[in-house]
Amino acid sequence: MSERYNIKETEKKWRDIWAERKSFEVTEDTSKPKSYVLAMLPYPSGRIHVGHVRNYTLSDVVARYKKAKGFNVLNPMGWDALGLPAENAAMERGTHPKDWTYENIAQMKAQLLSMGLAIDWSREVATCDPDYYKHEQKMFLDFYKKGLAYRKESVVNWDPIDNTVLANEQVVDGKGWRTGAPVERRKMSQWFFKITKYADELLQGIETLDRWPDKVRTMQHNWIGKSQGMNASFPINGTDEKLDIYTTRPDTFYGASFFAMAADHPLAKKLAGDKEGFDAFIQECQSVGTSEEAIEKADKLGFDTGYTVTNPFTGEELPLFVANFILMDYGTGAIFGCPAHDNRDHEFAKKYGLKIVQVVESPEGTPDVQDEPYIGPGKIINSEDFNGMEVDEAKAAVITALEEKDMGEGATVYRLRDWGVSRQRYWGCPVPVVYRESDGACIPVPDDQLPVELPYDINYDEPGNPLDRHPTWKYTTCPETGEPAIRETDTCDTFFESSWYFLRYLDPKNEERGFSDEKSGYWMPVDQYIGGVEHAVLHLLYSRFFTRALKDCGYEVPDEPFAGLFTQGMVTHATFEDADGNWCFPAEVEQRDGNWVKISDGAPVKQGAITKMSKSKKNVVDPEDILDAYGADAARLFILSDSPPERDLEWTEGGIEGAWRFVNKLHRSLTDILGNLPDKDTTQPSKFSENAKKLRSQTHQAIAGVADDIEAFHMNKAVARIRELSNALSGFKAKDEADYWAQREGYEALICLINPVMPHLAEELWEQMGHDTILAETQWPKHDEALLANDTVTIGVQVNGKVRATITMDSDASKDDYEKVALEQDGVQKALEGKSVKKMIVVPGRIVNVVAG
RNA sequence: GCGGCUGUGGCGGAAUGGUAGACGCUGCGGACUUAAAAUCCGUUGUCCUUAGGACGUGGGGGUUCAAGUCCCCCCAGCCGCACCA
Repeated sequence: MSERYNIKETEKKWRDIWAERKSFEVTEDTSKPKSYVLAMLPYPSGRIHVGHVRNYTLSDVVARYKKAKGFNVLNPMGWDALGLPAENAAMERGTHPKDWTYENIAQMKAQLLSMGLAIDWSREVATCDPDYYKHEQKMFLDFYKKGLAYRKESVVNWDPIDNTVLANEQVVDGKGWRTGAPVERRKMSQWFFKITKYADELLQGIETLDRWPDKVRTMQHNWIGKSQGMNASFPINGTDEKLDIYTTRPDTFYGASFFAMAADHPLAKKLAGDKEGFDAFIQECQSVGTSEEAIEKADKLGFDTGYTVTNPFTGEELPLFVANFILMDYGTGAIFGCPAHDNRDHEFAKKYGLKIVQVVESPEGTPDVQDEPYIGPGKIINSEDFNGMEVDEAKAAVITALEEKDMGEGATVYRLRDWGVSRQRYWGCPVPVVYRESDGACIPVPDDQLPVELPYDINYDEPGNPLDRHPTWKYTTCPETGEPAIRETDTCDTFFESSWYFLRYLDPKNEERGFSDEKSGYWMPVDQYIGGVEHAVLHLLYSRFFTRALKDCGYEVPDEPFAGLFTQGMVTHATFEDADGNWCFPAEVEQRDGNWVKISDGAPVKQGAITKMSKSKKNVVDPEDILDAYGADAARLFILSDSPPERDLEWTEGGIEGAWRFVNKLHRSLTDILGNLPDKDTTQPSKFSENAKKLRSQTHQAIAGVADDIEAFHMNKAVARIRELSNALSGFKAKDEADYWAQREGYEALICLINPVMPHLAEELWEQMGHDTILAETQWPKHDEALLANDTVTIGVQVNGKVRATITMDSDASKDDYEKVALEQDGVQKALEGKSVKKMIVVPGRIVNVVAG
């Protein structure tokens, strides 16, 4: 009997050895191909959750595999350490954001270490460290000097609970993404990054990202939202004003029946401000709210200004409305409406009794546009000179016609807005500028005075920004004139830090610059980025903007920071609810006689929906408990088993136990027969039994197959193959020396294959096999092509497409052999009774199909 | 509403157009044990009484010697966007 595998001791032993040997610390090495494997950096909340475990297990498998394949692998880790939760904790518990953050980092790091990750910890960064944000402030100023960062007065989304400004992207259904509070609109002076300058580049760049999920590419594509149309400008009759409109359907001018502008359009108040009912109308527009349902249900509302605009083509005077469905911040904030060919315009026209004139004919007959608008392609009608043209042709012709009259021009509009980065918060990177008191000039803080460091002595006695009401911090002098000046008290959106952290990892100790061109040139781009799909738009788009902006500021970086992206699925768990409707933690319940009950008092609980783990529903498991009870290898194995990584993973107690059993079984099955196996460098026998040949074939198929699976991110299939090989090896009955040799070969391969998944167990078994090398520093086994093919193949024989027999053939059998053997089968003969063979389909190694009738 | 993804046993999931259900979980039977746990062996898509057969990849059509896989139509679920002119 072998000794039971002591998971805890053994796992710790190997982690210590890796750390001592600095197995995962890397430097630039041009003799090897490089591979930059990156997991999205965590926010230091204090405890890792199962989503982290999944994320870092995946990146670790890739990192360890790539290293074994001879790559110089960089796999770093750090902390996205600035942001609101630290301030919320400070307010709730009286701690300091900095202390709270660093304590959390220490705790989480200990948890991550116990996962046994192949991380180069010497490159660890925390974004709240002044040595980190110092370089970020330099970048901010580089952007400022290039015109890529600017200040403007703008209406912002104000979160009344967090007392801060939110980016458009942080507003979900009209509510703050974190607090869920309805967002208010306020006007403030704000800092922006000019991401729109790169709108087209960012859009085109998506095409080159062929190792990104299509889903993410589509989302970014839609987010940028390029549309091509035209701007046109027409006089408003009876005034000196002109109405600027944007349209993507200049081909439908002849079908126009009204003009309309946004409620907050400057001309709206100017032209109609004193009209009766206007104020009430504006109020109604604003009260509709921005929630999903409100928008869905909101009626199209319009207010007739009483003015008209003349249709330049028909000469018709059309009414000018203020309408609630026109957005001020898209295009020009005004449109012309063609009810026959636009859903919204149609609804509006129906409501206000405006005429509906069809100007595009559907190729499949003429639909009745009075009932429903027609949006598709077709030929232009009712449009004089443009009749008979296709839609696209007519668009171009109308643009040309209006350009000739000097009334408009072709225009491209993007949905993407500039990135507002100002936050009225303490725990963020200070914007490194001062405002001179004498003239209000905005003066950048000189490089040699960076970083502008956050003061430690702050308090949360009052709402608002502690920086703003700090007694001394913001009072300074102008670096140019020495006059009194006030510091900017806004700090940056924390997406700023995460937009370049992958560059800081490359050169984390560099005091002069954020990173050197040389290191960036060697390591970039990231070869494999792994993280949650929730960052599909924001973080990934900002990072793509950042590399382009940095490049324009003279840094050496590729346009695209992430060559490969993988987005993992969520981790879900069953929910449990007691009779009183209270949620229960999975650890509080157990199954007795098929029913779920509370462990404490046996009270029945109901198993509910399987949903994403969330604290509110208590359907969470604590990774620390799991790692403690089952060990890192079992946790990693379970995470990778069964579910494909891009799909949701259901965490089950049975599943983790199954993984744990496999870890123990592997250890046991090898240690039980270890004494029988030949020593490690025993020469290969010249002859093998049929059984040994088969085993060797399985071994080499597994070596090749697991590698393919990992490269394709089919981790669940890799695990299945590993289990198959393991089953074959433990079930193998060795009868002679050659058999044992083959069995040893198989086990050695198996150990190498499990290494990316269960590195501690792999090292332990490797050592027990007599090796004095470290598996973390050992190359992936080479498979023998000649052994991949089996000597024989077993295939099905079909009669008219239905399987009637299976036959086993030599793998070099001829088509004639196949036909002959196939027809001899009883099942085939029986199926052929009363029929004659019309045709034989023979695909050697695949199938025989007898066509009979 | 628009766009995308997914649909296979009791469950998670495998299947370059070629033996559907690999691998695992669960269940059932057995061995070991005073007993249990652990472990090991067998079995586990559905239906028909068995030898054996029939049916089976959300539903309906089609292409093909052969369809889970390709094409068309429909249904359901999930995700993203949300009046973007």
